[in-house]
Amino acid sequence: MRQQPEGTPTRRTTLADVAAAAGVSRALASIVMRGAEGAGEATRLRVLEVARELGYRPDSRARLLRSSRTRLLGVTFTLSEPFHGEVVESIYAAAEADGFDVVLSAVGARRPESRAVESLLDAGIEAALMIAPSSAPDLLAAYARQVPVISLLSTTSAEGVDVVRSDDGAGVRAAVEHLVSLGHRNVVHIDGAGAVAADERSAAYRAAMQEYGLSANIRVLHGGAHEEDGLRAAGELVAGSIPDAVVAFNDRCALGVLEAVRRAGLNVPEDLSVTGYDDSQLSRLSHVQLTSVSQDAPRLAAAAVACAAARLASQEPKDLVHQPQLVVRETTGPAPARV
Amino acid sequence: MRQQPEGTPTRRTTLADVAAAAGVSRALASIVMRGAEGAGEATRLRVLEVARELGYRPDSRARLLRSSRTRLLGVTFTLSEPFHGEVVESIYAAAEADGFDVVLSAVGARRPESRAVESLLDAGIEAALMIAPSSAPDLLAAYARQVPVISLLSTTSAEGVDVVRSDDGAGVRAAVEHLVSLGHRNVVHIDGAGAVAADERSAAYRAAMQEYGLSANIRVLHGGAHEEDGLRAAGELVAGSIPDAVVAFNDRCALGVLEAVRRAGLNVPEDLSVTGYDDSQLSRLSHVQLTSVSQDAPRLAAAAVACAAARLASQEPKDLVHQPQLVVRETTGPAPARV
DNA sequence: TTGAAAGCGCTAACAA
DNA sequence: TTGTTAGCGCTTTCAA
Repeated sequence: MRQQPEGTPTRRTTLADVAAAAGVSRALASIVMRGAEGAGEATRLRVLEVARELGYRPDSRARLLRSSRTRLLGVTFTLSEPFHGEVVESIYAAAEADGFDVVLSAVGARRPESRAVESLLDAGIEAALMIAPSSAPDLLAAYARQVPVISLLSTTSAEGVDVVRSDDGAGVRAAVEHLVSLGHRNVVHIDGAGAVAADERSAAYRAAMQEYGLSANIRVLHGGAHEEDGLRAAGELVAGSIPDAVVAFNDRCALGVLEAVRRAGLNVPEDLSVTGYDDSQLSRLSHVQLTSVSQDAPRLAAAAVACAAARLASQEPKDLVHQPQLVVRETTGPAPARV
Repeated sequence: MRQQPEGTPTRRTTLADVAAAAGVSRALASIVMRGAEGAGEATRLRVLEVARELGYRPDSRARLLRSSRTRLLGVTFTLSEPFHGEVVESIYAAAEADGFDVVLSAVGARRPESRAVESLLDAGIEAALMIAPSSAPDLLAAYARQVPVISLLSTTSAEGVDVVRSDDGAGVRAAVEHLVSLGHRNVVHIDGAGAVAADERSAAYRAAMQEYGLSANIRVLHGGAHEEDGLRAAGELVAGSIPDAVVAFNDRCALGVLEAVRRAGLNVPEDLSVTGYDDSQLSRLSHVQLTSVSQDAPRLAAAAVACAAARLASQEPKDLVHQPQLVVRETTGPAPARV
């Protein structure tokens, strides 16, 4: 038997073992282990010492099963989205600070969001943080009837679902404003084409252009959330008359745009400025240096965790909408002097 | 109370509810729910119907706690590594096919691998699949004493740990062979600089060069696993005498190399060929089209799950080492006619 | 401050 | 084929 090298059936040490070895009852040992009050200092130290010696680790299944306060936060995210990963990392940090544990459930090509959420519910989570949820509103509402549900990055909400997000309108406006202040007039938007938050960003683009008296120059191209989409859309764009600047739906899309521009023999930002959205790791790569709107993943994550905590304490959550910030890097510059 | 809209304390329906409603014992209901044998056809249908009506979902904590056969596979992976995500997706698919459930635990900047594994152990997994593990051998061995541990992508093993991987030596050799057959002689390797599998790949590069009588041209540069590393290393490279080709440690590193080459005003593959490693989504992007060595994530994942299954059945695992395959795209071409 | 007893929701022997 | 009986390891009253 490879699991029991010595042939001895080494059971995992349980709380009962610790209690016995320390000469106390299981209940008391339990109190000590979870740091609850009701144990004398001497006992507490002794139990802790014994637990350490025996290499005791509480069994999370049993603990979760018994207590209604599991302090467990469920998170759904998409494996193929790097930015989701950044948010998840931040959620770990924020949750730990608030004394929560985190359990992950991935959404992928072969794993629909419904399955991801349900497995979390079965695991005994107290609240669900869903990153860019794609489920139908009535499904989301059904989940929200079981635990508090917080939707991140997406504006699509539902009955009982809290939405923690950055103000996409303000973000896009900041990008347009930045470009206009650099002298650009022909600012094109390559949209998210049905992706989460796409409509809100397009609307903000239109509004901002109008605000700056550039209604006549409004032009929205059908893009998408990935490199390929940006490449395709920008490919068509540069085949015609070159605009001054492109506001891309997100960073990945912007990367595709950059490539298309490059292929057309144009220089960024001399011939054309480009902005992204997310301020993801991608945008920060030294060879990319993409001007991008930061959603500030750490702050968003902290707000989401705080929102969950508030709901669990039957309080009204706050700080649900955050102000994004434009991070200017090297893909935007003064407008070219065109004919 | 937002969770109980009607004020009725709606408990989650349990197996007992289903049993009562169907007029059978809990044990029998359990048999039906998990598809075990020992229930009459009529009862089975009735129980199933009642369960559906009541919206019953088994509580995974209770189920896990009770049964020793949890059919639960734990997976550790790094959030910031896109290729890990690809492997995880494939593990989901493979595990499902083999009747396993999967629980994820991420490694991140603020979450060491040790914590990731321990939380899995506490969750009651039957085996751990660790993607590119970085723990010390004695730690890995300690984990392996508790459950079968399978290490993916990495060759670093430990007592009792199975390693499922592709033959990196063969992969690098295939890349070098491909380049040599295209007429390249000055083939430089930008290594992984201490990353998982880096040493094996460098060694294979040296061996392959030697094999082709190119010992004199062996040149290994200090690189790394990310874009920045490739960019830096290749930046230094192109500042000197330009080689014929570069074998990069992995795809992300290769991307950095491509950028450096581009900046130097050189064309790929006309002036210089570049190969990556992983055949990740990145390499397949239409604007990248990177020639890369495929680790075949789906096959690797299937092998890892099969390995876990074998260990759990006290059988010897097989198919631990896979033959990688070179995927030729557009970053490699005939050697330039140089002076 | 401590301990006894009950039970979270489920599965697995066993007996009927 | 069905039901009974015992727990899995832990937390949580309640009494001592």
